[in-house]
Amino acid sequence: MQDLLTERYDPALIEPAVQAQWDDQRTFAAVEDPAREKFYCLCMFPYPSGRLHMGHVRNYTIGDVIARYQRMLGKNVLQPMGWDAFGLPAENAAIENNVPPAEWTRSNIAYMRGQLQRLGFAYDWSREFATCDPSYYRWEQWFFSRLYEKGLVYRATAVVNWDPVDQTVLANEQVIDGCGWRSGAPVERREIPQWFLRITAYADELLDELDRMDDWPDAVKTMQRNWIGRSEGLSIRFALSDGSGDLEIFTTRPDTLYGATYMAVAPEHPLTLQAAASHADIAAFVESCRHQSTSEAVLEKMEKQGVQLPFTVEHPLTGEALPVWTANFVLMGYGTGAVMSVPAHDQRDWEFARKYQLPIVQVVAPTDDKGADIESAAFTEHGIAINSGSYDGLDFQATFDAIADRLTAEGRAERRVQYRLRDWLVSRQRYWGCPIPVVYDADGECQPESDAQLPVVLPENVAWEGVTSPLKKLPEFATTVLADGRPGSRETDTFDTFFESSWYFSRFCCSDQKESMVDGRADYWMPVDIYIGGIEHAVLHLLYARFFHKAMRDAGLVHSDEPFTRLLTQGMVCKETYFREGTSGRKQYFNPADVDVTTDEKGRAITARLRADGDEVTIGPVEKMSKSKNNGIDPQTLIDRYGADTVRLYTMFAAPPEQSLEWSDTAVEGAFRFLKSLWRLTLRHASERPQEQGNKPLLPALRTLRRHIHETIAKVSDDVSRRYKFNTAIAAVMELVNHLTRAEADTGEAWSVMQEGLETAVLLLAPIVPHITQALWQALGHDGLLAEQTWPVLDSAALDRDTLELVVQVNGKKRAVVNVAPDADRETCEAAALADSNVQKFTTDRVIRKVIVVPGKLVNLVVQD
RNA sequence: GGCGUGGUGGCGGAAUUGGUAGACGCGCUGGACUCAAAAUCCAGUUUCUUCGGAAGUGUGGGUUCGAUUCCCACCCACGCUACCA
Repeated sequence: MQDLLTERYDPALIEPAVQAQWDDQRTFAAVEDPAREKFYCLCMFPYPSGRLHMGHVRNYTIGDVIARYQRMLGKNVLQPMGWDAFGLPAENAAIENNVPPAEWTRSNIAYMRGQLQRLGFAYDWSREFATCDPSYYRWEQWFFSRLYEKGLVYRATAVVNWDPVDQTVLANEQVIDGCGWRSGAPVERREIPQWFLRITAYADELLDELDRMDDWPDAVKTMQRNWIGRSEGLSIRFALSDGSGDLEIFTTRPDTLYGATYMAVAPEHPLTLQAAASHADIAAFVESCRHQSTSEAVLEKMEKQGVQLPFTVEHPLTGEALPVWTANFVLMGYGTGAVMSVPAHDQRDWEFARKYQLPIVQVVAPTDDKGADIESAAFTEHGIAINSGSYDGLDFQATFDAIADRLTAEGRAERRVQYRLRDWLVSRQRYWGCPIPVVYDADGECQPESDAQLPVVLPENVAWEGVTSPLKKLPEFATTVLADGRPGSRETDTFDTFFESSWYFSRFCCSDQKESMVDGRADYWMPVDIYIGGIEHAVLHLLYARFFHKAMRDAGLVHSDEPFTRLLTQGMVCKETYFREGTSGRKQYFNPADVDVTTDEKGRAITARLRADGDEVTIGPVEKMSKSKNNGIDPQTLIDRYGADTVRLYTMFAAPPEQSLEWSDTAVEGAFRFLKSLWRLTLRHASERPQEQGNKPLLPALRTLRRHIHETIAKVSDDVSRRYKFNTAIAAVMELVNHLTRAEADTGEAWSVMQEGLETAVLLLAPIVPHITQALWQALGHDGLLAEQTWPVLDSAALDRDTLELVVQVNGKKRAVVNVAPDADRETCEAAALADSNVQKFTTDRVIRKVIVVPGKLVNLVVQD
């Protein structure tokens, strides 16, 4: 290392040398120690797609900065890394390149692991695993059986996208404009039996706990609340007029019951289907709805349509006969697939009633005197009951309760809580996933595979023909012998990959455990203290993981209610786009690396030309880096050119973690420049070590420099620990380095303050740029690892000032800055302000009506014009 | 439509509890060094200006001695979600 401390900053030599020191000393291996406070820092593990992208770099750098900072505070830190290794892209690669998914995945992991190591992240690699390892997924198979025993697993039919040409089930993202992505054939909807997890059993807890999760972003909590979508209402049975049964509906507005003028049921509702059997027009409508629902784009502007059904129901309060319609806006999947329509107070019902000339009866009046214009739109707010018999004059809650109580007493209704949340469909008709551990006997009766038979191993050396899952064609997998000796067959569906990512954080605590899913080490490390990842996982992954953790808790496996104490959601990494528009209007995008941009004298982009042909390309908006926009910057190229520290520094400096980050190549250059100048400054200083360090009292200039040093410690500590604002932390260190650069180091005392300043800068930057700071730490005369050092301690005495700058305003406008003693009283401040010549220009010959003194900050003189 | 986030120089961003708007960095302009280039260093850089100042944080109001910050109304952008009864 010592021979690397030359005039030239060469990250390509320094970084591997420092990483070798960490590896030799197993610096980041985490060991459970009940005597020490733990800190579990986790980033969402990556899908091994091939190469790291800039989003990964940003995510993992944020996590690494936090983990390394917590280490320096003395905490026992666990920061693991692994691979979310099952998933569709591996199958696609297999089809395209004829490589088995396992092989493709494992070689990607090997490459990406190398990239992560090159970036110098402080991971405990001894805990690494991939979710496609049987030693990992066997335990989720085992846990599936526990959930099955508890009744939290069930089998039911569900609709899938079926490609009639390829004879396979398609994932939603494989359906493009209603057609199969490979075959181009129109996708059909098929109902097949699939496995579900009863997440709805935990709906209330998942919802209620959000109120106590103070360290989660409000945005994410709101999204989860909306997703769970709890609503309280009344389930009411309307009697069919012919006495053949009831039509059950769910409403959150029983207070509008008197305004119900018709009923609307879904096209798939049994009563609709029953009527369709004997009425051609209804059957035709049902058929047209079936086709409409496939394309979501059409749904957006779809007009409300319906057909009247050949029967009526009885209004439970008035006894009036109400017509029943089937309508395309009523969803079979929510509530009972039927609604009571109150056109005066529901916009959809209003539009439908208008179109088909159904009566609109107002039964709620607004509480203010604005009135409600039922002619132009529905009045959907709560108000006072009118036209509602004996309930007139009651407010929303009173009407709700009175009607609910009456109908409940009459046996026509029950209060009910309805969720938008559906049970979690975990079956995937895919090969590259964890086999669902279920076996069937000859009659199709199913049971979970016995624990002794686990894991049900996914065969990895499979011949891939066409596009369908090879599992179904593998007799050695698909056939088996049941526990009682009878012949049986295996489930060939695999788990949704969210299944694996729902508990990997617990497994990291004890990934070498062969006898159980988790052990007592999970009690030491869990819950995760901070979880960092993209906002795109706000609902699905983070909700499934919360549910799974609670299910594991109830099985006695873990002992916390929530898996993630704090959540930090990072913003997207964005970049300008460049494109040309073809004659068909289709855009062809060019990578920023292949485009030259010219600017005017203000630095505004004027034109962009493709380097290959020199012709102009259009400068498009700044968008999230993506394959489709071809605006990705390859991190590896930057690491090769500038080193890991520069890439880490720039990603932390360009924007705060939660905001989107606009990538700028020239600003990366600036980050590199800063590291180079810190390097030069430190080495020059180290070479000037004086014989005598000096112990005279510090001159004012040096006291000021020391104050800057300790102000920086205060600022950076707050930014990193409380605010998670690494951009301003870095800016503060840059400012300190600017001060140090300008300082004269001509005495022993000056050298010592400089030494303190540089040591401080190195320590404060250590979590962000760990390689260069390690080298500089040695240049400053220290042995050993910077990673084992403690965070700098603030010397609050160093913050004391001789004088304070006080801003003087006249009528709120800044007119002067005057110096006063830090403990100056009001009168002194006021006098100093009035004595300033520039202030006097605005105060002479005018009456000072009021003086506001904010101690230590400013004086505002309010004068009469 | 609903929910959420945001709107500040040429650009990324800063201003943490209502108290100096534009920290830090990029870019740009000028200069030094150099045969030259790169690298490096120095100075300047919100706009307008009669060089006194004036205006200025999406728009329009309000509260306040004082508002990027709080309140009301609106506009725009992005994200998620979507006929949820």
